[in-house]
Amino acid sequence: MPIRKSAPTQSKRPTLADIAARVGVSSITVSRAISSPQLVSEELRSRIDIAIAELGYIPNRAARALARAHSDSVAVLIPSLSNTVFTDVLAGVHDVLHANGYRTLIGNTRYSPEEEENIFRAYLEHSPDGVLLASCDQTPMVQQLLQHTRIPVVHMMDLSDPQSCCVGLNQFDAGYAMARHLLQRGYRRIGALGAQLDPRVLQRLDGYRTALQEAGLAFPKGEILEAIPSSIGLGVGMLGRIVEQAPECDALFCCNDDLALGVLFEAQRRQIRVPEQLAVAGFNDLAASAWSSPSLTTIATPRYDIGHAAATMLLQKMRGETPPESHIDLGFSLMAREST
Amino acid sequence: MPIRKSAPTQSKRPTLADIAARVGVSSITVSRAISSPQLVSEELRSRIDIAIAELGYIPNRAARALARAHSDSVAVLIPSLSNTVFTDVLAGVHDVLHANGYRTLIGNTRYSPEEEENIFRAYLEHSPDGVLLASCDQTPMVQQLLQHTRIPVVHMMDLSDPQSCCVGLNQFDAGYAMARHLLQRGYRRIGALGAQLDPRVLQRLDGYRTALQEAGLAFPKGEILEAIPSSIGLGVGMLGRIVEQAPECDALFCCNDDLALGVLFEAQRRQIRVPEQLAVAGFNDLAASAWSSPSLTTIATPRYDIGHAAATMLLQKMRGETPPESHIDLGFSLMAREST
DNA sequence: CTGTTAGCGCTTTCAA
DNA sequence: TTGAAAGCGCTAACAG
Repeated sequence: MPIRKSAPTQSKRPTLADIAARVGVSSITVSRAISSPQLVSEELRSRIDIAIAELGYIPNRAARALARAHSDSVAVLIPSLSNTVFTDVLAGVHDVLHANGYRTLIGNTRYSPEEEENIFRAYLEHSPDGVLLASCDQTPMVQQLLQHTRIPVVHMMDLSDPQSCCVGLNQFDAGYAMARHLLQRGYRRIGALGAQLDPRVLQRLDGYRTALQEAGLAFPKGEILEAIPSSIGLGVGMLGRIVEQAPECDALFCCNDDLALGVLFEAQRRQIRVPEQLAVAGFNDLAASAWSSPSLTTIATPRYDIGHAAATMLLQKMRGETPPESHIDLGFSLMAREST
Repeated sequence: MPIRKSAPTQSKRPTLADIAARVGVSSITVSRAISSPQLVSEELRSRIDIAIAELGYIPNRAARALARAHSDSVAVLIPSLSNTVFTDVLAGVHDVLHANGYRTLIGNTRYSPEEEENIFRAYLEHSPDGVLLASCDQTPMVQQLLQHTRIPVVHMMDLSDPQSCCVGLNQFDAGYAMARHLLQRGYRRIGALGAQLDPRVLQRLDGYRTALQEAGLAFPKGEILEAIPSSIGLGVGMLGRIVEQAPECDALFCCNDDLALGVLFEAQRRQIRVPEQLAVAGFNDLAASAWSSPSLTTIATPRYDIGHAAATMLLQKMRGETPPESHIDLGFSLMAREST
C-alpha cells in the first residue's frame, strides 16, 4: 500500500506523468516534447501540447534542477537596491540572462561583507550555475566558497581584482580625470566629499588626490569623508561643514551625484553661486544631474552596459568557454556641464 | 552496476548521505540535526556539525523543495526596478521574508501586463509559496492562474481590488487631498501632469479632478498626460508645454515627484518663481524632494511599511491563517513645503 | 532518539 | 521515434 497517498481534497498540480497518461505515452516522451521537441513526432507533439494546455501543466523547476544537476539560475549580489547605479546594472544583467533562460536570484548585501556572506551561503543552496558580484569586499569565507565550489563568477563595476573576471571601469582613472578637469578649468582649492567609503569610492579619491599632488595642489583640508551611506541630505550637511572648515575651497569633487546634488541645493539656499563661487562635480550621472540647475558636471558610467557585458561573459563561462579576455574596461565619460 | 557513475574528475558537492556516512549514522538523522536539532542527541549533533564543517556541506534546496512540496520562496512582481518607490517596498518585503526563512524571486514587469504574465508563468515553475504583486493590471490569464493554483497573494500599493488582500493607500484620496491643499492655498487654475498612466496615476488624477469639480474650478486645459515613463526630463518638457497651452495656470499637481522636480528645475531656468508665479506639487516624497530648492510639497507614501505589512500578511496566509482584515490602508501624509 | 523505506517530479542512460 | 529503469538529494511516515 502506498505510504503517501494522502491526496488532499484539493487535487495537486498535474505532473509530467499525468499528462503522459492522458495522451497515452510515457512521461519521458512528454519531457522530450517540452525540452527537445525535434525528438518527438509532430503528431504526438501536438497531442501533448493540447493535453498540457487542458490540464494547465506547469513544469516543476525543483525536480528538473535535481535531475539535471544544474539550476538555470544565477545569483546576483549587489550592495544596494536603492541606488540606481545598481538597478541599472541589474537591468543589463536581467536582459541578457532572462533572454537565455536563466533566472536571477538578487541579493542585496547592503554594503556589508557579513550580509554578503550570509546571502551568498543561502543562495549557494540553490546551486546557482553562476555568480555576478557588484559588492565590494568579499570575506575570505566567500572567496573560499567561490573557489571551492568552482562556480563561474564575474565581478562588476571595477577592475581592481587581477585574479578574477571583471567588467567595469577604472575608478582611479575616473577620479583622476575629474580632478584634472577641475584643474584645467582653473580651480586651485579643490576639496572632495565622500560617503560610504567602499573600495570604489576610495579609488576615486585616490585618483583625485594623485592629480592634485601632481599639480602641487594637494588640499586635504577640503576633504570630508563619512562612512555612512551617500544621500542628498548628507551632501547638504557636508557643504555646511566645508564652508566652515575650508571657506577658501573653490571646487568640490563629490564621489557621488547624490552628494553633489545636495551641495547644489544647499548652495542655492546659501546664495553661493555655482560655479562662480564654487564649482561642483559629481560621479555617476544620475537622472537628475543633467537637468538640475545648474546642470551637474559628472562622470557618466556605463552601468547598463556593464551589467550586459558581465552577464554575457558569465554566459560564456557557464558554457565552459573561456572568455577572450578576463578584464573588460568599459570606460567612463566626463560630462562637463554648467556646475564647473 | 550503477548506471550513472560518471563521477567527473571534479568531486561533486557532498550530500547528506556523505556526511551521514562519515559520522556513521543514517542520512535522516543528519537531516534532522539540520532542520530540527532538538530531535537529535547533543553528542550526535555536535559530531554532525563537525562533519558538515569539514566537508563543507551545503544543503540542496531543489531536493528539499521536491521532497517537501514547498519551496520557501515568494515571487514578488513589481513594475519597475529603477523607481525608488518599488525598491523601498522591496526593502520592507525583504526584511520580513528573509527573517522568516523565505527567498524572494523578484520580477520586473516593466509596467507591461504581457511581461508580467511571462514572468509570472516562469516563476510558477519554482512553486512559490506565495506571491506579492505591486504591478497594476493583471491579465485575465494571470488572474486565472492565481485562482487556479490557489497560491496566497497580497497586492501592494493600492486598495482598489475588493476581492483580494491588499496593503496600500487610497490613491484617489491622496490626489483629492493634494488638490484640496492647493485650493486652500488659494490657487485657482490648477493644472496636472501625469506620466505612465497606470491605474494608480489615473486614480490620483481622478481625485484631483473631483476636488476641482467640487470647487467649480475644473481646469482640463491645464492637464498634460503621457503614457510614457515618468522622468525628470519629461517634467522639464511638460512645463514648456504648459506655459504655451495654459499660461494662466498658477499651480501644477504632478502625479510623480520626478515630474515635479523636472518642473522645478525648468522653472528655475525660465525664471518662473515657485511658488509665487507657479506652485508645484508632487507625489511620493522621493529623497530629493525634501532638499530641493524650493523644497517640494508632495504626498509621502509609506512604502517600506507597505512592503513590510504585505509580507507579514502573506506570511499569515502561507501559514494557513486568515488575516484579521483583508485590506490594510496605511494612508499617506501631505508634506506641505516651500513649493506651494 | 534513530533508522528503514518509499517517493517527490524530472531526466539520464541504454535499449528497442 | 519511443520506452524502461534508475537515480538526482532530500524528507514524510512509520517503526523500533
